[in-house]
Amino acid sequence: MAAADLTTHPGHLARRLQQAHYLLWNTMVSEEITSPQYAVLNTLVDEPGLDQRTVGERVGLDRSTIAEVISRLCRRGLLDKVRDPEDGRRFLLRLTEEGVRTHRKLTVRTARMNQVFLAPLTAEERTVFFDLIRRVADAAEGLRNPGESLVAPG
Amino acid sequence: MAAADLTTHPGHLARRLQQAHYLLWNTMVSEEITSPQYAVLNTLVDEPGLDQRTVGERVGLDRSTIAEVISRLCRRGLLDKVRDPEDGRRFLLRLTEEGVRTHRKLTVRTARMNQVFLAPLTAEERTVFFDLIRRVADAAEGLRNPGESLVAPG
DNA sequence: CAGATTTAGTCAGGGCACTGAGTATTTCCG
DNA sequence: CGGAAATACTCAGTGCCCTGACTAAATCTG
Repeated sequence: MAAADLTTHPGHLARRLQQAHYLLWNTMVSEEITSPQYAVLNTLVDEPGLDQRTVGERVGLDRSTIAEVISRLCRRGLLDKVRDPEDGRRFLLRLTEEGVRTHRKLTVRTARMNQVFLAPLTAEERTVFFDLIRRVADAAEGLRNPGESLVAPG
Repeated sequence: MAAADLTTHPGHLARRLQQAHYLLWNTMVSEEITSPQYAVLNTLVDEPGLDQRTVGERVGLDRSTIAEVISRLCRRGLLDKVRDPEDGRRFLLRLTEEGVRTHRKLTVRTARMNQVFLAPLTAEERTVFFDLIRRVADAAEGLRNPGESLVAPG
């Protein structure tokens, strides 16, 4: 059997896209704070006091990964983690002063980086780009939680 | 500063897209062989006898990562790795019988998976989807190798 | 109220992805 | 020919990402 053409394989393209982004992030945004870490900071700026699981849900990380990311952010002093007095299973998360400052700084740099990253596309193409990726990703995620937004069966 | 809207951040979308793909791959293609591993098999079907570095270049993996992936494929008996008699630095890579069989099997399943993954898009949208991602990824990779396809400076 | 179930988080294990440092081999050039 | 530079690969270290098995706490139900 002949080899497949990977340039028409969405998985391969997605991986290449993510790697390209990773490298640009490293040079233009931060070598310390990663993109997923920034996503967590960004979520907690908007909604302080969320628990781990919910933050993971917001940024799209599973329980194990979000635990690692949060532990790194705590170690760096960007995040505080305290037991929820009303539910002993949960930890409540909140940015420190330093965490807020870091988020502010990275938000500016990230905007600059996105300009460079998306430079090959026109404004209309960018809209389409976001729309297509979002639709594919949403649909695939939907396959994992069957019946989530459906009426009860039977 | 207000939180940024991550749904317009290409890096965040790329990560979500890749994760969605990862999960679908696991359920529809293989729990043993990963997508990057398949990409390596696919490359060697077409060009047997390539060395590690070149395979890495073809599929978009750096020297360290490709070494790990290849070592796993060897361990599974899908790949043979022998010193190049003409250049003692290189290893020549070649699929085993089993490797060819595995590639054949996964090619069929991957095609099925891609259909499901891309189901939310029309045929024209898929073309645009590939084109936009490829252009962004290519441009970002180009930023790393400045002057690669340029005339010699000054 | 007690036991079953659900939920939040941890831990071990496997794989992907990068950098920086180091080894061995080849090549280039004086 | 012999030393410098380039090349192929390895290794250690960090971080992301998932699953499956586990613990502890809350909730649901008889």
